[in-house]
Amino acid sequence: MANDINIAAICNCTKIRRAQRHITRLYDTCLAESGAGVRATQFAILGLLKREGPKTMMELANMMTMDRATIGHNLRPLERDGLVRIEVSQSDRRARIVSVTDEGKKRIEIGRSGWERAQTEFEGLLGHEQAQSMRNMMDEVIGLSFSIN
Amino acid sequence: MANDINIAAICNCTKIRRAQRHITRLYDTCLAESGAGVRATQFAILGLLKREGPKTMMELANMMTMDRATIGHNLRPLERDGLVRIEVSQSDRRARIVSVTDEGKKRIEIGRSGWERAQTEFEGLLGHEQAQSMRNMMDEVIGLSFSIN
DNA sequence: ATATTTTAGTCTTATATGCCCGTAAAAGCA
DNA sequence: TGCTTTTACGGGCATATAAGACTAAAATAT
Repeated sequence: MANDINIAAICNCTKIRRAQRHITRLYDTCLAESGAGVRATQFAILGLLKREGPKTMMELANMMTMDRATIGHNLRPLERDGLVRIEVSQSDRRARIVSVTDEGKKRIEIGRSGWERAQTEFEGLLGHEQAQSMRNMMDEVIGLSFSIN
Repeated sequence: MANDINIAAICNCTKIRRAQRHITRLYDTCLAESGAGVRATQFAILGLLKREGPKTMMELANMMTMDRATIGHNLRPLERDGLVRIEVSQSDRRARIVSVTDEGKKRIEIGRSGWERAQTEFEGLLGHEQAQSMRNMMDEVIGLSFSIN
């Protein structure tokens, strides 16, 4: 059966997914405690829009390494709660321009303390250099151009 | 505003989530091409059950670094398709014993080629040593005991 | 200028993830 | 023994993720 190899132990996908779940629970918990009312991904999207300015959905999807449909779904609760604004682009009526609202910016500030607590907790346990090393490695992974797709 | 720091660039959670999405797309695509009819997480659960034998949901949740409710949700499609069996434990009627069926084992074999293609593609681009290093780092992350929760 | 192709986003469907609450059973305690 | 607490799951809810089909609009080709 050649089933001696322990796939779970060497599968890069399984490993990173497990680690991602663990980290996300930490950040989501801290963000929830801060009272920002946003999850990790939402916090990331809002922060990106605040820093980089309005972006189309495609641009957001690329910047977040996310499917365009996923961005659309993720934006819906944010739009419903008034944290982002979505408008038809004037220069290309197919595109939608997404921008963070004042309320969205407020939420970022509220959530920042929670994010910092999670970030501090994580790096305190793993070590700053190890964390930096991990982020660099993640950047490399994100940059890989797979032959499929 | 102290908004000069680029949260997206230093947030460990955002980075690992982005990388996870990228990797998962590769593995899911290859698994789909193999015709196994299972996704990355399902493949991991089936493989774990095949290798380690029947497990309770709690055990599965711990081994997968997953919420126990999540395991329950993830098992539903597998049970529906006859890839796993879920029975009440005789020694503890609260617990459910999950085991992989013959059909489930068959799916693993079918999917193995897809998994290997993804694994080869990933490690070919990132490098075997880098991949090993990444998995070790993920193991460290998984092992962290956060003070919250 | 018209026809074709490509691109941006939506809608549907399905899995993935985890919280909270409730139920039932086991474990611990008085 | 009987009461309380803990534990294992299920149900409901909400967000997260992406493939596939579809629509509309822009870009390109003829």
